[in-house]
Amino acid sequence: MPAATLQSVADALGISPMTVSRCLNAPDAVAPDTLRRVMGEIQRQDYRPNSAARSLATATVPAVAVIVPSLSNQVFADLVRGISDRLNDHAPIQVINTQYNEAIETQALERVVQQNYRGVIVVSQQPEFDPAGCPIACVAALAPAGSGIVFDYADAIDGVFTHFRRAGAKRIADLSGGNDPRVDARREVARQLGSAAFTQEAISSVALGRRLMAQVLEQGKFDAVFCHNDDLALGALFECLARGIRVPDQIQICGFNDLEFAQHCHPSLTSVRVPRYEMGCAAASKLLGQPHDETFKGQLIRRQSTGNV
Amino acid sequence: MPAATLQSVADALGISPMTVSRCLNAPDAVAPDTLRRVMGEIQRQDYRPNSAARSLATATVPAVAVIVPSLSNQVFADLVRGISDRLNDHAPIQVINTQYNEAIETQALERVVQQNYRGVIVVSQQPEFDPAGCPIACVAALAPAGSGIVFDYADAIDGVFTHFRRAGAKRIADLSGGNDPRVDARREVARQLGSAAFTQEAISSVALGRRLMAQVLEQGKFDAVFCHNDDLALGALFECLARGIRVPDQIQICGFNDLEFAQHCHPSLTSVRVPRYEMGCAAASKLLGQPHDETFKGQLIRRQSTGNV
DNA sequence: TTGTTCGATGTTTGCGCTAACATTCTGTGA
DNA sequence: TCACAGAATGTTAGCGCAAACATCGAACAA
Repeated sequence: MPAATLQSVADALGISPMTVSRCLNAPDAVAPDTLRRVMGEIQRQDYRPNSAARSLATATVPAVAVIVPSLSNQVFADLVRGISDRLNDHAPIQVINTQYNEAIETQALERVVQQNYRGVIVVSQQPEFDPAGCPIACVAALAPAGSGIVFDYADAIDGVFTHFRRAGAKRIADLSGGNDPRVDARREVARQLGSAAFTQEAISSVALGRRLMAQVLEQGKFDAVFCHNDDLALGALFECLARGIRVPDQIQICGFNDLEFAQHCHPSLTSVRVPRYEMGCAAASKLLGQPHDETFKGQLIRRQSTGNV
Repeated sequence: MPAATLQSVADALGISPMTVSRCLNAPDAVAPDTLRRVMGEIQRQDYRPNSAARSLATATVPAVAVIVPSLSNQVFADLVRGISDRLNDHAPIQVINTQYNEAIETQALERVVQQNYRGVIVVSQQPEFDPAGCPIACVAALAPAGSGIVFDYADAIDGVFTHFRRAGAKRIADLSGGNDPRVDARREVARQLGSAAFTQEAISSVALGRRLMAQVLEQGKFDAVFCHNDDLALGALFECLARGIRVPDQIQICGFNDLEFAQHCHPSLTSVRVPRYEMGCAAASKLLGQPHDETFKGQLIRRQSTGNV
């Protein structure tokens, strides 16, 4: 048995396919009685709209595209969750993973805009163009305020360093991984605040955190370490544990993102909470018609690893 | 300027759209000279096939659907990565996240099959039906061998318990979270091997690991703890650190999945390595025409938390 | 009553592409 | 020379749906 179509539903009721189509897309324009009968027949035949045909006819894709650099990163997973929750029944979501590849990102963005998706959310810097007709929301750290859903990274780092210094730290190391331009910009912010950079081109991981922390400890002259994310911080913490270095007495550690494990480490890990979920919601809201940009701040969560309980 | 179409490309060269279509779908059937000219014009107009129209005409979706319960879980992220790498240029992937909801899973599966996707990979138990015409690959733990890409969970747990006992453990606790039927089956396996279950309906997390471990320690009579995943194990480990309980001297801990951080904990965490990436590759291979099912074994990685270095 | 309005439904057409078949044009063997 | 194979290309039709316009009839005001 071939799949049900508008035509087959219409035939069964002796009406025109257009009326059936209207029942789905503009139920208010159909007589209540007709609507009831059509809906019943739709159920009976288990009719499901053919999305390819609909897209072709309307030159539109009824989904919101979400372009992210990675999915195995909790940060992006949370963003997507926020978007998904906020969009809920308004639109299905299509997630596109660029694997941190700018070419893929550009291409995906062009494709999505050209195909008239209902909207796009790009987790990245503001792209060059403002595509007419396709609402776009960007989520970024370190972008000028007012250019999308922005996280105020500079303010967050500043808070961390102030906190370090207030607790007596003089020499601060800055641990990071990766070599994409976004990360470079962040490193630069930390450098200007007077930290010494320890970095490798490898992707951030617990292992990298251990390696970099080992370097820091061997130089022996630092009393605080800022890690660009919590994986690095966890590695740094374990490196200290393994060497018998007391945290925070001998050295303070602060992570970034406040992932789930941070509060359960021992000593618990100071970190910066980023409202990822909320930023996802905000991006989705922007598409849903409240086109206000927004700047989010981080919240420093003080825990044992920086001596504050 | 409207987007380029087969027609616009054909017009520019004074040929028929069908020839242009053939250049893309069956280049061998086109004269080399024509092919060159067409490809040139396609570039010039920046023509991109309209996938909705193609899907409508062929009653087919040229992608492989991947249905997973969650994306924020490293386990599934790795599976998807394996699938993605193996499929590479053969087919684009569409990831569908069911959020552990069986109804969503069933519905997604039906939709995908009905729309003639090039293939489906379901990370779940074997579904009831074997959809004619749509190649399907299942990835599951604890399914009968020969029913897809299967992980031999029972064998893996057995290895853990044998290892515990050989190291002198007598009383073993079994920590788990969640209440979905898959997890129940796993708990049952552990129970039959003589462990005492500690569980809560919450999702597995570091926090839950700490709570459950606290219960274990308060009972005071266990000398080994098996955790159904590494997040729980990390929580358990930190709970011991916080209470000054020595691992593995006073109690052994073993995790599951061998996530990145396991080897970098202090003490390092014994865990079971699951060939997630390889299982993803295998599932993709199955769709690519080598329809052999496969059973994968776990590998016990012995580390400090169970006293073996 | 008549003309007008408006709500409900029908008809036509085309979105961009490809399957299936038709046509044209070469070169080949007898 | 002619018939024929087969390669290259063209033509026709239709996938399922919705935009735009057309039609019909009922309700209403004058």
